[in-house]
Amino acid sequence: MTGAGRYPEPVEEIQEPAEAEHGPMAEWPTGRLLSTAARLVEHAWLDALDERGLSHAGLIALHLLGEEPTNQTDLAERARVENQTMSRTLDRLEREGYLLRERDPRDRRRHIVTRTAAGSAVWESTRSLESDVFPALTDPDGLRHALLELIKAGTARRWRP
Amino acid sequence: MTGAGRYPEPVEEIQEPAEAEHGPMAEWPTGRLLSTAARLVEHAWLDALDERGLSHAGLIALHLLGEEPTNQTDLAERARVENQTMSRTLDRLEREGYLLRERDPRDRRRHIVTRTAAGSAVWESTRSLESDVFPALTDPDGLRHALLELIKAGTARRWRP
DNA sequence: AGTGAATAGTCAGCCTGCTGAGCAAATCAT
DNA sequence: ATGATTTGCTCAGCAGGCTGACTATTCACT
Repeated sequence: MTGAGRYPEPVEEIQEPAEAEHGPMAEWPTGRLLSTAARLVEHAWLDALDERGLSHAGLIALHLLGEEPTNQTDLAERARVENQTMSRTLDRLEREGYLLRERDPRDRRRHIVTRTAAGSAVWESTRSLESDVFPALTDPDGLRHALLELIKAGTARRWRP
Repeated sequence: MTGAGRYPEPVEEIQEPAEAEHGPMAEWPTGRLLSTAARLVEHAWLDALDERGLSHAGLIALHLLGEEPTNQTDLAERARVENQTMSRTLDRLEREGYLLRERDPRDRRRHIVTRTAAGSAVWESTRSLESDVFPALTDPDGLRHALLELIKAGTARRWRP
């Protein structure tokens, strides 16, 4: 019975119990599971987004930008990425016409980032995607809570005040 | 060009209003939280690993390799990455002296990958790190269960048999 | 003032994901 | 047996993380 198939069955719905059903991954350290799950979920996002000329990173930036123009370092901090990374993400969004960058006249080191109408439109158009993209879980709120705990711990480690 | 900046509505509405403790992230979609948490946890791993000349990806490969030599495609499948990605990860591990690749005489398309003594040693030396690196949570098993559900769903989507 | 430190962004370069292409070996079909 | 397909792996090139190094401003302090 154990022989051939490494994984249980073609999966149409997801509510199986039993860790044994999950194959050898059930013994992976949690950090491994976390990275792997994140990557797989991102694939689903990318599939849904790339016809819109957006990436997951770009979507996060548009989300954080919201209605209120801000500068890049602020966006980077809120996204928990380095500002070099945010800078390049914004390059691409700008190239796609989803935002504008202009120097802040009050502090000429800063770039003020503003969503264009196209940027707001594409962001709105993704609002409904979450439910298509993210699998149904038995305890979604428990997951969210655990992730927030992890982010809090990781942020404290990395951006120690 | 602003074309009457009409912005539909405030963005903040996802069923749960609680979680005020965690700041604005409490309203992020779960996929965003997942990627962010994964990245932050990986930083912690990297800090612990790079003095050993290992990366997180390399560690996963050594883990999956175990005592039993296999070929690259098998490793890639078990890690849920493309084989091009695994190929490069193995390049680096080979360069560091943690594994060997030799052609399989029975099927000369394949490369048989074997952990060296150094590879086994470094892998053993990381076994104790998990607890240092991964933050304590209120419900670690709940998290693991949710991640396994996600991986199962994502795998079914992507590597549908 | 003027010097020196801190801040905002960029550039370069590395790693790890991905896709698309391409080669060589093995397997399948005719 | 030959040709076509599949399989295993690599190369090239992009995105998105990171670090380190550099410029240009601004701030802070004597």
